[in-house]
Amino acid sequence: MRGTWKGTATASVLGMTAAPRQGSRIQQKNRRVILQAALSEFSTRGFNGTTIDRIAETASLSKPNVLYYFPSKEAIHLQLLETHLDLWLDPLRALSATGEPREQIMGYMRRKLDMSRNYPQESRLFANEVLQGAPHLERIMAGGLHDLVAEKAAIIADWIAQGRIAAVDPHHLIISIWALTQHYADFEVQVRAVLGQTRDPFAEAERFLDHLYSRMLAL
Amino acid sequence: MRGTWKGTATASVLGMTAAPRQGSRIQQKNRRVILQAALSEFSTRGFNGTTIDRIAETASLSKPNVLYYFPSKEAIHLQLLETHLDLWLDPLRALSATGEPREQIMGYMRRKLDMSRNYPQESRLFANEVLQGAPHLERIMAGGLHDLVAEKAAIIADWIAQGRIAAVDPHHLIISIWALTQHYADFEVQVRAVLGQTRDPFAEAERFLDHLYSRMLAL
DNA sequence: TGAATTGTTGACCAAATGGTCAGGATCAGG
DNA sequence: CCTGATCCTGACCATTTGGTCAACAATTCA
Repeated sequence: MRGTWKGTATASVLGMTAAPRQGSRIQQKNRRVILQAALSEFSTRGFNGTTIDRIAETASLSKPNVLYYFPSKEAIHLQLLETHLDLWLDPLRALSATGEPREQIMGYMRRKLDMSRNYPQESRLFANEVLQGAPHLERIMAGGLHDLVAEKAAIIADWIAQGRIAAVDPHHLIISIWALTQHYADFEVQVRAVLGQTRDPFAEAERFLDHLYSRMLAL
Repeated sequence: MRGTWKGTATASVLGMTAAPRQGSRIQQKNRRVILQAALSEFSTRGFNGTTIDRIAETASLSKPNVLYYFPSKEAIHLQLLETHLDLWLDPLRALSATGEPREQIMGYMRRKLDMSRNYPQESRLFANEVLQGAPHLERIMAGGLHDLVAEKAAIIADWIAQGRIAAVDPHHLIISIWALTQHYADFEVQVRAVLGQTRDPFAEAERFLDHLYSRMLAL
């Protein structure tokens, strides 16, 4: 009984088809509620700042009940990282070699900005993780991420070679999109403190980044 | 005895002249060693992930001895934030209304990038803090930071009004410099994973960002 | 309906951790 | 070299926290 589905926790590692959410109605609901509560906690307090008690309270469950569905705090954390990793990388995957280069790159930027706007908790979850040396993501990052970025960087390099966009380092171009878009989610309190309460950071960011990348990529 | 210099911990809050490092030789040395060790720990493990025991070990002191020099873990953390806040804001303070606009802005960007290169631990210390809602920096940020940025943004707005640089939102321009430069320190593991082991992130970043801001600010 | 499976929890435990304290070591100045 | 102030530490304490377990409740299904 204990740890029965420990296996499924590591099922949908990357592009794998998510295991068919097995389990009873009640099981599905509680697992979902726990993950939702845990995401909220982990994203604002980090792994070490989060207690199972708080997750349980936020999820309106008892602590032992939380541990009935997940074998450990770390398992919940890992599950969250794995579940959202695809969501996190999809915008880049969608960058296609066919299609207008500037449209593709600016589209990627906009998708990433939308992610920051609509999923700030997920962004902070990863930010916390990477900030502390990515203890859990190391394997995934060293493998999949590097290759994915290399693949897309090659596409951009082609565009440059064909004289379709300005010559910039493709890797740093991608990194700059991460930095500029995720910053608005990860450091939202700072951004809001600087902009004041009446301004809309994301709406303004979109215009600003549009301008920025238009300028940078223009020939 | 206990907590004798608790007062000095909040002495150099912002632009104040640092209190004349009072204390015996041995006192100065141990305080410095403790802060150095604590910075190393806090920056990579965050506040909650850091234990006084580890700080003590890293500093080659006993735990009670650490608590002899600082009243609590939080006091060490606060002291670090306060001590480095000026260092953190100085690059922006140096942005001057007199002087060539593009030089000033690009100079600011380069100073920030140098900070990320030379003081990555300090960068991560603040990143951890801001990521989690800046529980300690709130007062300082809401006050000093907002005003400082507003002041510099006004300078940039003037330059734009005078047609000396391209029209971009000054606040977001400053935020973009934070995002792009700090990203290389805060998410260094990710950047290195993506770029591979043989490349030099900061050297490349400098050229990339030079290009980026040259392009964006050009008329 | 009743047995088997699944879901839930109060009570508990061991380890980690922030912090205290009394007393001993060390050092500076007279 | 004596004394008071400074410096240091082993032992200890209370709380927090991740995790366990036996037993009880609910649900499913034959």
